[in-house]
Amino acid sequence: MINITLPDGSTRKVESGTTAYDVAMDISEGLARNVLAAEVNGEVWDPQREIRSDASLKLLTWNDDAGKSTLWHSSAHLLAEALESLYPGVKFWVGPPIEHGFYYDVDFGDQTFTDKDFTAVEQKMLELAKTKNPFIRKEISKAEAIAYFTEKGDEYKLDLLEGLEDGTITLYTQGNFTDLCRGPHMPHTGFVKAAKVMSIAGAYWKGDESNKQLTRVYGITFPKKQELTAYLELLEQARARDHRKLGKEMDLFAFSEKVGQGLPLWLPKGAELRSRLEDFLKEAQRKAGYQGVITPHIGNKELYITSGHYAKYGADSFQPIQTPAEGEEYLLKPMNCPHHCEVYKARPRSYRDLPVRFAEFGTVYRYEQSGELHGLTRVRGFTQDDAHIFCTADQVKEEVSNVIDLVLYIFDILDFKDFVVQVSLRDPENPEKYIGSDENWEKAERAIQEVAEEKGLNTIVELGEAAFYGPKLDFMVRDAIGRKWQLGTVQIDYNLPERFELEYVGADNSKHRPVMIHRAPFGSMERFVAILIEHCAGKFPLWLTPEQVKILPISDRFNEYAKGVSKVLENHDIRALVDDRSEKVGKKIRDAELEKIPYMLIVGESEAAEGTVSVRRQGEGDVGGMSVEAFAERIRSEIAEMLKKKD
RNA sequence: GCCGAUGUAGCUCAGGGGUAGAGCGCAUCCUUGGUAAGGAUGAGGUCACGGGUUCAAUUCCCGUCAUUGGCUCCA
Repeated sequence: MINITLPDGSTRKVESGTTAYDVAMDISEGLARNVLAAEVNGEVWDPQREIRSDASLKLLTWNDDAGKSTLWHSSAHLLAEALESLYPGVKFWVGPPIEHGFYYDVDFGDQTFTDKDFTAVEQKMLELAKTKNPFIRKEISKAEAIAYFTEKGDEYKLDLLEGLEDGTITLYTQGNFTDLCRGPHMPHTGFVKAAKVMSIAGAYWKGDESNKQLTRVYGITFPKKQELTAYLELLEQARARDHRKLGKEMDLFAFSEKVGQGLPLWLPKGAELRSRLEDFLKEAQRKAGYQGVITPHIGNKELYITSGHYAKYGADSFQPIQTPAEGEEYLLKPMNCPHHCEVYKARPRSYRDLPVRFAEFGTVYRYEQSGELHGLTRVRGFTQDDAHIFCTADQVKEEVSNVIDLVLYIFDILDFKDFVVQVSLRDPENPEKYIGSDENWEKAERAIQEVAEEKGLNTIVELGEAAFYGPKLDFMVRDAIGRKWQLGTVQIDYNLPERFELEYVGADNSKHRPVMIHRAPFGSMERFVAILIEHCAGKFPLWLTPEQVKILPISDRFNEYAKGVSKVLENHDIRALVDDRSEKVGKKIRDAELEKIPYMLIVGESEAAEGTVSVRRQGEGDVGGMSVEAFAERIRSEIAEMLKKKD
């Protein structure tokens, strides 16, 4: 007999060889029907696998993340089975569960697979699901596995086998499909009640650009039909928030083929919004002791040879601009740091001057791969809310800490709650990708991790994500459809100060090297605005939105009064427009609502007589009448409240 | 950059080997109205661009450009 401990702390004595499914059956048949997997001593197992020693046991269903993953992992096998039956001879690489669903990397050989074939695959999957074929686990020796896949002619699985140790190899079979897999899997295919092939994409074998591309088939499945419907609706709603769609609808920005790929044009409303954000940050930075600087958009090629950027990125950048002078070359600036190093060098610095913080909304140009361009989130010309802090080694931690506070302050004001702080360190396997001494790298990596810890940030550590000159601390935020983007960033750099031979005179009257901190709380104006649009679905906070108020006269007779109201509001720095079209007020309201304008003021006979306005809040409806002055005060205090927060 | 998809009016989209259509928007006129769509009339398109096939191409084929889902990349 063995002891099974359940999550509630209760213990059951059962025969050795009992399965998680048996335990579930013992509790209730209904539960057993829903068990997809089981956590046995912290490891996720097939519910059918026999337990042979004392164990803690947690039964996993669709409501557990691990349960979902199990269903999706098993669904990947189901997809493979469907594909193999519809496209005999296809070969499979790997098919893991992902955040929403799963994929399988497939080599279709000479056969073609397009989005028109999705439905047939979905039907086949459901047909196979209905058979309720069990997933059968089999432990086999490496030699047997090699023999099996050699006979099948599946070089991809053979490649996988090379990396596996004898004694740890398992096969899973459901119906006619057998896969090399460590599992776990759900009991049988019947758990899948709804299946959807979402998309296909090319994916390099083993993620290496020099390898051939396989076809990655993305899918998702659910244990209930209506969950698929709900999921698709959710996706639809997410797409409605897409900044590319809203940016066009709301006249915020545009692109032009003639201007060029990835070069955004800010339209008047977008420019208004952006400059308000810039003013907001400028004010916060002024309080935090930053000084503004302005540097040119180009720099001599030598500048980037000194910085090391030319060697690292020169070939993949916008190519140098020639001048009439023989051999003279300039680069569009791809970053502001080298210019700021030269700002630092413009005069000798004393330790008494440090830290110095040079801030600039610096527009930079990077020749991003064409396939990478994406709305405003990844572009070729963008403006960083950049600053470089030059300080002594002793000041690094405090400066980094202050930068983090600044980022958190901005996120707080804009109500960004769902973010992850990524600590980006070197890839220990590829030291040649980085410049600078190990000693400096270690110092910088330690400092960044210590500050993150002291701040109690919710961090994840990523190896290999560091900049080539130093480690980073990145604030990652998701867009409407769940893709992660880096916004704010703080980077510690011991290398550029070396390369530019930056110095300050210490208290000891000898020369020392400062440390440089790169930082951008928004990251770039383009990406930040994109995420902001998706975050608020286009309903910008009152203080930011390009048009705060729309005045809607009941009829043409009140247009003059409406204009008067608009003048008064203008004097209070409130952005108001009059809708003087010959439309009914219902129509004007509808249009203003759809334009997401926070306040509508309806004015007619009684308002004109009393000098009042009827106030309507976007999304909420009528809030009653008040004097124009009282309304202006309401706006003023609402904005003050928003900007107060942690100030 | 790579694999796939897409490109028709300002926007969202339908159509299809015989040179185009809807809704919204826009313009003009009528209507002057009280909290989410009043009515009429009208203007708008080298069907992304270049080449090929054909008596005839917006439609079929090829190429380019752009957008897009991924992969790779991201100072």
